[in-house]
Amino acid sequence: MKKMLLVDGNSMLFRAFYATFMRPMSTSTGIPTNAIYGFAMMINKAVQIIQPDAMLVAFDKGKHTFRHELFAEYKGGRKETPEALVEQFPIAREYLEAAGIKQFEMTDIEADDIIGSMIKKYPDWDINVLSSDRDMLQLIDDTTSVWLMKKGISDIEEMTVASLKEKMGITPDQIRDLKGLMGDASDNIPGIPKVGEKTALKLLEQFGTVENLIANTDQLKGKLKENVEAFQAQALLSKKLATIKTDVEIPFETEEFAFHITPEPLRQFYVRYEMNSLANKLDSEIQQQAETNTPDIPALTITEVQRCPQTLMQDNAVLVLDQDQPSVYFADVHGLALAYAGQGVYMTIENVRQDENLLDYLAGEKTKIVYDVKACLHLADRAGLTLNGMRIDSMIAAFLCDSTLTSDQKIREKFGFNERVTMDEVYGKPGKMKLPEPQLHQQLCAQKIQLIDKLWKDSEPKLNEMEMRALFYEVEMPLASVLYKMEKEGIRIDGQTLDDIARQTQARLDELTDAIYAAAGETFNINSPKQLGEVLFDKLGLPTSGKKRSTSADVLEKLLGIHPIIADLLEFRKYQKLYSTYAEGLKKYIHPDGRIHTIYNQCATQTGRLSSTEPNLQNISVRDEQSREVRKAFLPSEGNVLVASDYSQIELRMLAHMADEQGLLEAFRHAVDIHTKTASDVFQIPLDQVDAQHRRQAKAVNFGIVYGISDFGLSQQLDISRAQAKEFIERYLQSYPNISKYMDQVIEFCQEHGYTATMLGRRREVPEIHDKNYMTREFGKRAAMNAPIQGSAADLIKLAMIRIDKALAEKGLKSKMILQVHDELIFDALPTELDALCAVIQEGMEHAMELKVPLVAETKVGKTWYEAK
DNA sequence: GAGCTCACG
DNA sequence: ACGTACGTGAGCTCC
Repeated sequence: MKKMLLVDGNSMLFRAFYATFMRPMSTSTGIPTNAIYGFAMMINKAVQIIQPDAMLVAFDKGKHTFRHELFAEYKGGRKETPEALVEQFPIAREYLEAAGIKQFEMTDIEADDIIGSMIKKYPDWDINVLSSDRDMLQLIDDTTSVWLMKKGISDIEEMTVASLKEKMGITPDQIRDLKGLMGDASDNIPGIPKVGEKTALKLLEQFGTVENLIANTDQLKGKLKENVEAFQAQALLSKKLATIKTDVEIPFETEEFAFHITPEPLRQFYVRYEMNSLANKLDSEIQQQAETNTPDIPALTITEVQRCPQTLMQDNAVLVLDQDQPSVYFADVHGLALAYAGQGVYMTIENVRQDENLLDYLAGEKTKIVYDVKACLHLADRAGLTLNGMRIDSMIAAFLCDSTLTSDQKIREKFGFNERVTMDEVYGKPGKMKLPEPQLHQQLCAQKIQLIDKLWKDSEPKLNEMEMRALFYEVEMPLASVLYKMEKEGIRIDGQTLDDIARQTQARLDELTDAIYAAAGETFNINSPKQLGEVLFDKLGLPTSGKKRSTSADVLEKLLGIHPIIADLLEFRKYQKLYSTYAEGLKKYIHPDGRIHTIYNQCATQTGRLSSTEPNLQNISVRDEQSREVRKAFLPSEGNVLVASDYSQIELRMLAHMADEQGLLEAFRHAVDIHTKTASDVFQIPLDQVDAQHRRQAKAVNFGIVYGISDFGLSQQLDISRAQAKEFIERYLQSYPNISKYMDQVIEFCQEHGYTATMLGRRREVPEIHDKNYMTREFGKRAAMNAPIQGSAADLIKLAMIRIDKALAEKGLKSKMILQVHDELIFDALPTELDALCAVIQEGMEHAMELKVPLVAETKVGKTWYEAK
């Protein structure tokens, strides 16, 4: 359905004027512009949310015969329009003219009547009315919603039949009755004296309409009865006056108000009236638009051939595999495309297998340029092809140059790359596959080639300029191959153990459900935070902490002693998670080989860490004793053992090194427990007198430092006052002055350059640091403090992984590295190789970088992941 | 599809 | 006056 945006011009201008009243704005020549500014902000917001196909702004015209002014005696109540606003009316017209937005007025007709009639005229449109006048709510129906201004100048709220019912308990029709009873001072509608909104709503709930109320005044009593009876005629007339007309002849058609913003005249308007922030915002929108609308590179045509021409088998040719569904573990490869210097071919997989020269080229050392090398390797494996020379992954390159490019979607957006053909169109959706349309899969490949080409042309020079060549060629690309091997190897899973956990967990959940229903006195969906909130805070009357009706574990924990339902809820939550995410959830991912093959995403995080999906094996329970049992389902291959090795305090070591903080460096060199050391320094007590409580608090401070400290965050974490948290932080920064200096330096650098960098030169963009909003800016600072620490630790373990992979190959060990969990590596190990393997791991992890602190990796061995932790 | 909640480092 | 600890992914509810 097409969307129409109808704006009540007068009401919005009034609202804009008063909303910006405290912040007077004017041009250097003294023309007031605050209302225009607010008006433009509101319209921008509405356009952005609604994205209308057609738009019209209606204004009132004709001063003396508005229907509400038939009540001459109330006319005095109508306030004079302030002069500063009057001046801005013509400017608002100018603004709309410049923006290319249609405006309309009719002699002696009010804006709301125009809007009402528009709705009647276009029943097939999805109509959105923007107003600050609640009168308009009477226009709501199945295809019409009214967007009301909330507080501020760009906060709007959609009102529909349902939300009106929910908020006020009435139908759109009853808005007129409401006004009839309570009146509307701003519109000179008197209503019934002493009847305000509350009384009016109550009366409507009981009687439905003004007419019905008047017919049943015998059910009322006291003053209210007197007033209703005395002013019944006035109530009826008021209702009539509050009724918006829908029968005004609209003398134009939709083509005339189709919505196309005209950016250039609008920009000139903003400049003329010195509204710089709006001008800048528009500029960036225009630029963004230009980027997304960049005409696609002329379609590359690739021809299908039976044998690949030798001219294409070059260094730096672009290679695309034609897969029929997104999952690299289940997709079939139907063919491949190869392109070089503007020439491209497509070959079916059968023809590829016949072409000895091509097979040699694919398995050879000439460099290929691809998108998502890990996926290519999996696909090639499934197709029985050997690939080598996979040295350039354009996705990774683009991501290194711009850390915000964490999805295919974002890459395509940035590079203005609109898909002409999608995988779904060619092959159908997984589970509902179809035979590929002839020709279409060639287009699909051609399109991928063009994207790859564009990405690499853009990224290659940037990698040089940004000094990330080594990070790309020597870390990320080799790592991709290592990750591919880990994914392919996977980890063996004992489905029986998962079944057992599921069964036991289910039984406990049933018991807890009964107990919770009993305590609540009703059945409800415990998994619904909304319903749970109603039970806890409304029905049981438990106190809410702060303003929010949050039901999260930390809030519930504070209520533990107050009501027995809380303990059951916390336990329910725990087992619900264990059941659905881990026991049942993981089972879905066991492949026919009895193993789980996660996928590591190398381009998912802002800091340079990996992420793990389908399933996420980086968040398997460990902290809770019962939930930790899932780890018993993670097994080594038959006859093997699992080896897990994790870095000790890696982020704090990295921080001590980067900040060159002697106090911390010394502690690490002497293997002093770092949280105890911090407690001793912060609380100024000797090392041997630090108790568990001090250590716990110091540990939280250390975490805080790594996360980009804030007194609020720390106070929240430790459940102490903000003042006290602040004191802890100050003491910490005094004790470790170089940490303080380092943090300042990182923030300063980020403010100047807009990004931070890790030990290996990996960048994180932090645009928030320049945001005008205080909160956002503070977030930018914390992110800037954290990114080099978290990111450098990620750099370190990546180096370790590459080193270990290489050493395993060189030493001819058959044990495999299979998982990475940020500061931990897990191996599927032959018992006979244990000593050699542990030596390789220790050397690889502890000497991946040489820092001012020793790096320590602790290794454990077990028959399951549970035992090896 | 967004928001809440919770699992991990 | 504002309302926050950093980085992820998945399952659930509800619009």
